[in-house]
Order: sequence, then C-alpha cells, then structure tokens
Amino acid sequence: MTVEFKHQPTVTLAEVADAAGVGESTVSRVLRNYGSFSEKTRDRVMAAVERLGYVPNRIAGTLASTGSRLVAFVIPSLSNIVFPDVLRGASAILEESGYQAVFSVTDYDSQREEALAAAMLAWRPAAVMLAGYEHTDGTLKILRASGCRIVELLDLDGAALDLAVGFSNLAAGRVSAEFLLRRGYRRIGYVGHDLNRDTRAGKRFSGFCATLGAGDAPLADREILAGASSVENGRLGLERLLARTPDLDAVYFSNDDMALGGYFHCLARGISIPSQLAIFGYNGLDIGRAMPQPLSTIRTPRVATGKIAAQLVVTNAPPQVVDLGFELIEGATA
Amino acid sequence: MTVEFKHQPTVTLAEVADAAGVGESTVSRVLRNYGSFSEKTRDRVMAAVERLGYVPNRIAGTLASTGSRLVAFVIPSLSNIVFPDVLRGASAILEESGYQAVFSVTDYDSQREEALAAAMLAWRPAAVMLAGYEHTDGTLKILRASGCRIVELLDLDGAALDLAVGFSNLAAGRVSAEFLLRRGYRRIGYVGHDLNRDTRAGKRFSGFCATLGAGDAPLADREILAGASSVENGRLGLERLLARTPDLDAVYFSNDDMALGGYFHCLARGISIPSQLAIFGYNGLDIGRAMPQPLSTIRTPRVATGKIAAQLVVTNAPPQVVDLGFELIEGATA
DNA sequence: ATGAAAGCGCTAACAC
DNA sequence: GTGTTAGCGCTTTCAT
Repeated sequence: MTVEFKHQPTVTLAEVADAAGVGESTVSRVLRNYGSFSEKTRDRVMAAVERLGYVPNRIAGTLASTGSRLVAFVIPSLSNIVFPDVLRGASAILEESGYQAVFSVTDYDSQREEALAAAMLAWRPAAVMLAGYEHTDGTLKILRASGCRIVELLDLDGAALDLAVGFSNLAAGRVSAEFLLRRGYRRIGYVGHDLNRDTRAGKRFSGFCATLGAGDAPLADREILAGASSVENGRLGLERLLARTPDLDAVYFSNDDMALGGYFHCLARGISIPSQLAIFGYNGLDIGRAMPQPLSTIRTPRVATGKIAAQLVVTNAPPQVVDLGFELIEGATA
Repeated sequence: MTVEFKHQPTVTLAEVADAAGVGESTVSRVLRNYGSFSEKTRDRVMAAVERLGYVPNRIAGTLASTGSRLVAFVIPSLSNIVFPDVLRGASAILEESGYQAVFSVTDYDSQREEALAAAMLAWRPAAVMLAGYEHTDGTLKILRASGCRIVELLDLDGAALDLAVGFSNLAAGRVSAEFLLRRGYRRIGYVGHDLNRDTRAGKRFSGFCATLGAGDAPLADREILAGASSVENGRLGLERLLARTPDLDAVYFSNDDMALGGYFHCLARGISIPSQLAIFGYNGLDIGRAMPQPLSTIRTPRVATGKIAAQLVVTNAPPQVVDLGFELIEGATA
C-alpha cells in the first residue's frame, strides 16, 4: 500500500474518523463523552486521536453548537491589583469547567469600554464581565441586545443588568469613616486618585464624607492626584496635603497602595503613626500585614468576587445580586 | 453539571445582505473594507448594519478564513505583578491590531502548562505566549505540531523554539552580585521563594552565586521559603536567615516584594540600612522608588516585553530572539 | 463592482 | 450503537 504524503498542518475530526474506521459523529461523541458508543469503539477512536495528535478545533465546535465557552472580561486596568485578583479567582473556576477567559483593558475609559465590549461580543462569549455599574448608554444597549450573560463586578451601588457580584463601596467608605470617628479622630483628610474615572473609589469617598459630616467632623481637606493610584502618588499626595493642612490627625487613602505611600512619607519625615497621624487604606493587600505596623484598612473579597462570578456563569444561574461584603481590619496605623 | 448557554437569535450577515439588497460577499467586503465596491453600496450596507444592530461573528469568520486573531497567553501566575505587566504591554498592541488576548494560569506547574497549552491550541490561536524556556516534552511537542507562532517570554537563557523576548536572568543575577561585591559587601545571604517552580528566579540565583564564588565571597547562607514570593515571606525569610547567620552584611532577595518584606523586618528590628545590612531586590517596581530609602534593584522591561512580543506576532516577524536587557538601579539600600 | 456557491471543521438531528 | 447529512455564519474563489 502506498501512502501519499499530505502536507496538512492540522488534523481534522474527519481524518480521525477515517483512521479509526468509524463515522465522524462517533468520534465527536467519544471526544465529548456524550451519547452512546461501545468500549471497543472508544478505544479505537482514542488510539487514532493519539496516533494522529488530533487537537479538536473549538472554533468549529463553537460555531456548530452555537454555544460558546468563552468568557469575556472588560476590565479597567491590569496595574491595579484588584483586577488581576478577580481574573485569578475567575480563571481557576473557568478552567476547570472548560471555559476560556478572554480580556481587554479599558484604562478606565468608558468610551473604550464601549468599543471593547462590542469587539468582545463578536466572539459570541457566554458571558461578559465588567467592572461596576457605570457604563455608557451605548454599552448598555449592545450588552442587552447581545443575549449573553452580563456580570457586573465589585460594585453593588446601582441597578444590576443581569448578574452582579461584589460589595458596596459606599458602605466601605462609611465603615471606614465610622472607624476613624470611633477612634476619636476629628481632623480627617483624604488622599486619592482620579475619582471621575475610578467611580468605585468615588463612591467610597462619598460614603466616607457623608459619614464624617453626620459625625460632626466634616472632611478637613483632600488631595486628589491626577494619575492612577500608586505608592508614589500616595506619598506625594500626603506631602501636599500636610503642607496645606498640617493639623490633620488622620488621613483616608483611596487604597492601600496610596496608603503605603503615605506611610513611607511619614517614615521619611519622622511623623509617628498613629499618634501624630493615623493612616487608613482600602483593599486589605497582603503587604499591609507585613508592615512594621499593620495597616488599618478594609479587606475586599477580590478573588472571591471572580470565583463567584465565574460560578454563576458556569452554572447558568438566574439573574441575581451577590453581596460578598468586606472586612474591617483594625491594624496599628489608625 | 454545567449548562451550555444558548444565544438568543442574532442578526447574521445574510440578513444584512437581504436588508441592503446586496449579496453576502458584498457585505463581507464592505465590512472588512477589502476588495472593491461602490460608495453607494457601502452606504446601503452600513445603513442596514446600523439598522439591524449587526455584530459580525468572529467565530464564523475565523473558521472560514482559517486565520485567527486570537493570541493565547499561558502564564504562571497573576499574583506576581510581572505577568499582569506583560499582559498589559501586549494587550495594548493587540487591541489596536484587532487581535484578542486569551489567557490561562499554570500556577508554575509544568504539567498544568501542558494541559492548558493543549486547551489553548484548540482555539487555533495565531500565537501562544509562554513564560521562559522550561517546558515538558509534551508541551514542546504539541506546540511544535500546532503550526502557530510560539513566543517565549522573560528568559533568554536557553534555546528558543520560534520567537523569544526578554533578557537573561543569569546575567541579572551576575550583575546584582557584581554590584554588591563592588560596594564591598562580603558576607552575603539570599532570601528567595520556590526555585524549582520559578525557574527564572533559579537562574538569577545561579548567576548570583557563580559571581560571588568567583569574587571570593561565596554565598554565606540562604533561606528558601516554600510558598510564592510575597512581602510577608520576605520578612519571614530575612528573620530566619539572620537568626541563623547574624553577621551578614548584605542580602539578595528573589524579587522586590521579598526585598520590601526584608526592609520591613529591618525597620521593625531597628536594623539600619545599609550600614548594618544591605538589601538588594529584583524587578524595579515603582514601590521601590517611593521607599524612604529607594530600593537597590534591577529594573526589568516587563511591559516592553509584552509590547515587543505582541508586535512580532502582529507583524508576523521571522523567528528571532530579542534581548531587551535590564537596568541596574543603584538605590540607597545597598 | 457584485453575486453564487463551495467550503472552514465541527455538532446535532435523524435514520438505521 | 453508529453513520449520514444538514447546517452554524462567515470568507473566498470564480464567474459575470
């Protein structure tokens, strides 16, 4: 028998069927372990798969079955550790269920979010995961029209489109303020990054200020830095804030990175914490626990948010809002 | 039991063609702006697209054209900031070229890497991006058989399969050791995380030790922690190392996170830096610059690695190795 | 400049 | 238990 050399870059299911001496649908059934087939057939098919090094084409499979196992993430940033954490939680669940994570980064720009959401939809994902509730009308329209599951993450202060997983940023801000008031601080300032883009940080700030006001200790001063949140901006922000308002007794930072920067500023200037100045963060990063004085902060369920969100999608759960809450960490800096 | 999500009826290209009163191929040409068509036809098609809210199905498009615009990342971790940084650099380039990033996380497990690489290949990506050169034989086999571009990232100490972008970890370790020797340190220790899994950290450590040995100041002691790299592990590691070998004059950490932990340990114990103990890291994170004493470290081109890798893929560059180098940062901690 | 028709590789009915 | 066949929604010749 003469075997002709075929320059075929990829093996197809049809070739496996030929090699195994069975029909295509049988191979498909065996590979998906669905429907019925004999032990013997299964072995023959698997042998052929092995021999030919067959890798199923999920593009074709998805098209044929009109149900994709792609989950699209449209996230603001990969620099803010929050989002890698969410992705991490989600991808663990997705991978074990045969789903595939796809992502793009909006850079906190809602126009980009709209464009990227549209681009994502072209892949006909099973679900689209987004940060928060603030989306353009265009984004909302195409999402609703898409018919795929929509998951809004890390924000519960608003109305969910379909699924929502996270916690209330407004409440996180309130709890932070209550804590500082309870500890007796009255001259309280704020150092944060761009609130217009990071709307969740904006909601925390609102909740924080509202509670301070109600507690008869309205926000004494604030310093909002233009760029993204970072340790350096935190340091710079506190420096500016104290230059302007030296008599503050506590500062609330938009997150732990910023707070760490503030901590470094105090270290460098010999400002003792918390006696001269208290510092409070947000996120509950591991780094806060390793500081000489553990950082007082709010621990957020970032990985859990990703996990639960993925689980809801994978199990095709009905529309719902899942509040994972957050935890106050009474460290040593406030 | 997972439930496959079914999409609600979506608008197809055929419906757009009908609505516009043209053939399917004409719609396709207009949408991809390829081939020739009249102004008038273009307007009619675009009007119909708009009216029906048509979103092209890239699954179908990819299947028909046998050329995907998916780029698959198989990365060890999302907790180690290195990989989000690489993804960030890459996704910026990929998005503007109409490519889509897909990822999965191996958790530094080469068996998982093999399984995930295979799963990725099922999506017929244009390229697969992996960390480093250490892969199982199985991984190598399926990658080579796949016919798609392969990019190995962040490691140049080995033989590239196709494309490689990064720098030499061996050299980074050597340069770190040379620096410490040049500064006069002679009793040098090491604090690191799991070297078997993170082979790039292992290469740095090798280069470091080799240079120390050649400089007549062989590594005095080392503390390897079981878990992943973290600030807390850095702190704990330094504590243990000094308990065993108190007379060290410098410590090299497997990365900046660990080094920051060591810095915190010194702060807490009143060990003055660098006079009593010098600290040297790796990665050049922003956080190091904001420390009261800037961290002495090696800055690695993480975002650039992602960018260049993406560019090579998008432009279908010939096989090559791109050495982006790294930069010694002479901070104040060593 | 445009349309008809043949796939891309698979899944899902439906026969047998 | 297994094979046959008709699509999934597009791209791509190849005519016209």
